[in-house]
Amino acid sequence: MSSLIVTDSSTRERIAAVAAPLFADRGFAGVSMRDIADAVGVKAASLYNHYPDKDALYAAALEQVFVRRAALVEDALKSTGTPRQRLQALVAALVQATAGDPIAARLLQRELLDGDIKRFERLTRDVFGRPFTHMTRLLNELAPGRDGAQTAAYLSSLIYGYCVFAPVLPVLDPSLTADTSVLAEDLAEELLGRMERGRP
Amino acid sequence: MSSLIVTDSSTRERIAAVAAPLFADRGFAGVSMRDIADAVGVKAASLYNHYPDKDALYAAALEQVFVRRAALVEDALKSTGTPRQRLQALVAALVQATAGDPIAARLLQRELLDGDIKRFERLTRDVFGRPFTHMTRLLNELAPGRDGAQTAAYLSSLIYGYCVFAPVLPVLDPSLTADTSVLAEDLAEELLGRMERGRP
DNA sequence: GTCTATAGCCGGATAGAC
DNA sequence: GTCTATCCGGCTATAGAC
Repeated sequence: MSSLIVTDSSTRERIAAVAAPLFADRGFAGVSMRDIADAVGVKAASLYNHYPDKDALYAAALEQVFVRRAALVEDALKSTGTPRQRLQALVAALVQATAGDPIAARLLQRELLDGDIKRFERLTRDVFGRPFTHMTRLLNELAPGRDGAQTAAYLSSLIYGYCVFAPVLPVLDPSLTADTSVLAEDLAEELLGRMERGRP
Repeated sequence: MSSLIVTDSSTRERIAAVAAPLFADRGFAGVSMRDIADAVGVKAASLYNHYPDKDALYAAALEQVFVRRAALVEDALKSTGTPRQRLQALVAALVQATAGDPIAARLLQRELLDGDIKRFERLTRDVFGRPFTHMTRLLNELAPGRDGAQTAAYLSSLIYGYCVFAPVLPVLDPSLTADTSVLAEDLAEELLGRMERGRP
């Protein structure tokens, strides 16, 4: 897997990078400016030389994480091959971007709960819109008789929900694991196989 | 739908009932004891006559909401008919308990993010364990060649994920609605129909 | 651009009258 | 069991020296 690491030369970027996992873990209200400053290695007052207030710092951390996530998924949109192969690549990328980046996943969960509508709509359009419409198009190619957008909604919901639930599955049934690697394979085999048989 | 309303005669229960939607909306850290007291119509200090501290009040609110939710789903476990009909009833009840009770859904989301492991494992076993094993058993009856527990995990994840995503779907594609009523029907038609055809 | 110091506010929790 | 009054700590944000 290719990981595009932006050199965080400037202090401003480093602050956001350090703050992101803290916000992901404990939420906006659960992280103080002192906490962030301690993690960065400066005093709290210094943060205000880079961000006007805590909200702006949080927004920057969010932006940084989701731009990174979007770049990961964007690679999968360029994949070639049959529609089925391209859909598989997209699903695998989405699983990886969700299960393999817990910081992004937790920040998304928190935004779904607490984000104001304006910021969230922007996030939805800029970060999740492209892969979603791409998936819709591929599904429409694979199964023209089916509502691609609705199926994409189910598929995305399943990926998201499963990644959120995965850690607690072993508690529900000892035969289940928190592993999400089965997800992409199962989805490819079951759902996509079903698509190709072309039943409406 | 039958709604079992417990007469909240005692002040203690009323406090938890009033606090639950506040915690659901703004989270534990986002709600102060003064906020709750205002909503109840007493002074903050009075709350401490009923609960030793804020954590205990939160736990009581959580308990009340999830016991109510569990009772709703428990009814569906008593349904009779073919395995397919019983699974349909269970799925419909889970959708209703998630989409139709946003307070419980949001509190669950928050527990998945912030709940300490001990409390969450208890919640999982006491509230979600029974419907889950019930679903697993029904799926094993319907499709013996398939891993019932794993399928139940996918099914539960899809229901949860879709209910969480539903409000933002219209932003992703204008043809989609925030309505979750299609979910139970689609699941019944697609997934269960597929089960019965008995492909492993 | 970082520091120390501090203002100003709001939070959980307690004491004690009624 | 509810009230008023209050303690004490942590929070965001600012002022001003270096």
